[in-house]
Amino acid sequence: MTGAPPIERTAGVPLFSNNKLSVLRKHPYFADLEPEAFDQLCRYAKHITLKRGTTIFSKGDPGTSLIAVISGTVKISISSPDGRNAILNLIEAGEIFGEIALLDGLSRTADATANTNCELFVIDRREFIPFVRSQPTLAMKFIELLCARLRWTSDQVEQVILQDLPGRLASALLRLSDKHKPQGRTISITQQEISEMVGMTRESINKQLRAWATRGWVRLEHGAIVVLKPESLQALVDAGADDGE
Amino acid sequence: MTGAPPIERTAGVPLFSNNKLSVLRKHPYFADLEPEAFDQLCRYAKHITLKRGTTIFSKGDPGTSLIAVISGTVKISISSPDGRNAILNLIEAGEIFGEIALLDGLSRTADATANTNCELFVIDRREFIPFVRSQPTLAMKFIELLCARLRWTSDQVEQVILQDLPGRLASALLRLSDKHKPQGRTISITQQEISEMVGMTRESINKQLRAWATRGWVRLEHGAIVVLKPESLQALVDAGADDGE
DNA sequence: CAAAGCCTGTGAAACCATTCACATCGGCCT
DNA sequence: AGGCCGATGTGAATGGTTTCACAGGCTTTG
Repeated sequence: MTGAPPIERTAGVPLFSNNKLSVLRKHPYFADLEPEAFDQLCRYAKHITLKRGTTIFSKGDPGTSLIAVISGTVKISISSPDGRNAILNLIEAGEIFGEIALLDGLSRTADATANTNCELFVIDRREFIPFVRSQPTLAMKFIELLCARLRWTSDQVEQVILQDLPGRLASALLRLSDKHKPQGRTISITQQEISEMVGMTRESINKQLRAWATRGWVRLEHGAIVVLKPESLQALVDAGADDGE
Repeated sequence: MTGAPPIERTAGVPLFSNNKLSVLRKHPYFADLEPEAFDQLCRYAKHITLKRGTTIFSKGDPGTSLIAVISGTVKISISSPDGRNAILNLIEAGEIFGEIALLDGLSRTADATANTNCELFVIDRREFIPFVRSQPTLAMKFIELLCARLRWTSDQVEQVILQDLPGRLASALLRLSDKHKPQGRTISITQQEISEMVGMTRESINKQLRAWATRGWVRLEHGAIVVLKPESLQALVDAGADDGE
């Protein structure tokens, strides 16, 4: 079932157009869309490639497009005037983003930047909205997508407000390892990035991870974290504020 | 334009069914729905009344219904095993809630309780989903609703991660006074409730509010807060971490 | 109208995460 | 290989929040 070729993180693999589409086609959001509807959707799309670090859009911009990731990773983040910044989500190959501003026509709610070199499909609002109206199935798909996003975001609020550092970090690791399940339990992410996802400093994160590493709950690699005992982390989250001692 | 009769907080006013419907009818989500579609929607609804404090549903419950508030206020919250709890939203007359579990068929993402005595309309999923599919306009309305919720929730994440106590409190006050705009700048809420919305202790909130009160930015009443200088609060939020001194 | 109960107000001590200041390690580029 | 830069690892001091312990105040209820 997991026969899809692995997409490399630095995504330099040249693919033919059909293969590109297949990345999207396999994703749940589009999988059970009628073939002709999917083709029509693709006809609207522009294909672009970006270097790591490029800004895709910024918070406050008028949002006029939906973007699908063909390869690479896109970082959705926000930043405060005093320099702190927070990662809200990491979008990977096969996923889409920018749907909020696309659907309600208002401004972007966050910044999007290429976290690695990326290939993207961009679909314009003007062509897309009438299309959604004519395709009830697609509208329902977007409703599901929005619901999933809301669950993700609500979860984030819940963790940030209710849990202390260990709890937040544990649940972030669990959510990430869940998302990367096919790749095993190795999460490719820097401690800096995790700290920005969880809203705490890199140093604090490092100390907690190290404490867990000596207990054998995780293994730390360069630019990656391997979750060895998800049950222990889960227990910590369920138990509420407590560092699992 | 604001000719709607004010709904009392403790909502004991008996209303005829037509008036009840008009509360919903006037709300943006239903305002430009065709009359017959709206009537059909109402035919599915069950009318119930609840005493303050009653649980409407709990996190994890199977979610099989959409709920509209006719009068009163409903609290959407979550709680951690160690007793802390967080208020995600307060739903007021004319608004609806419970739409996530309704639309995706999964479990409730939070608890809902009657924050005051309430009158509610409950619409069951079994009857509702086919109805949405047949009404593209309604589907688009729900997409807008979900987008609005996402913006609200993302905003919350942003505030909680990026801002310190004064910043968070200021932006919470601004968001609330925005929502209550027609009632002037008086926000009917206890300090306990606000503290649970921003995720800090009541004591800390009280001290900050008091500091602002002596500066003339807000006025504190029993069970309410009046925002006197929204510009000052806004400036504080924009400036980033700083207590506005 | 008096008691009970929630809401507000406030200070002192304890605690946890941040800040700051380095040291080390690994990769990547030339 | 050498050098550079980003990622990791750690300790001490600082500071903001929580915790805890009360005291009034306003409202509701019997």
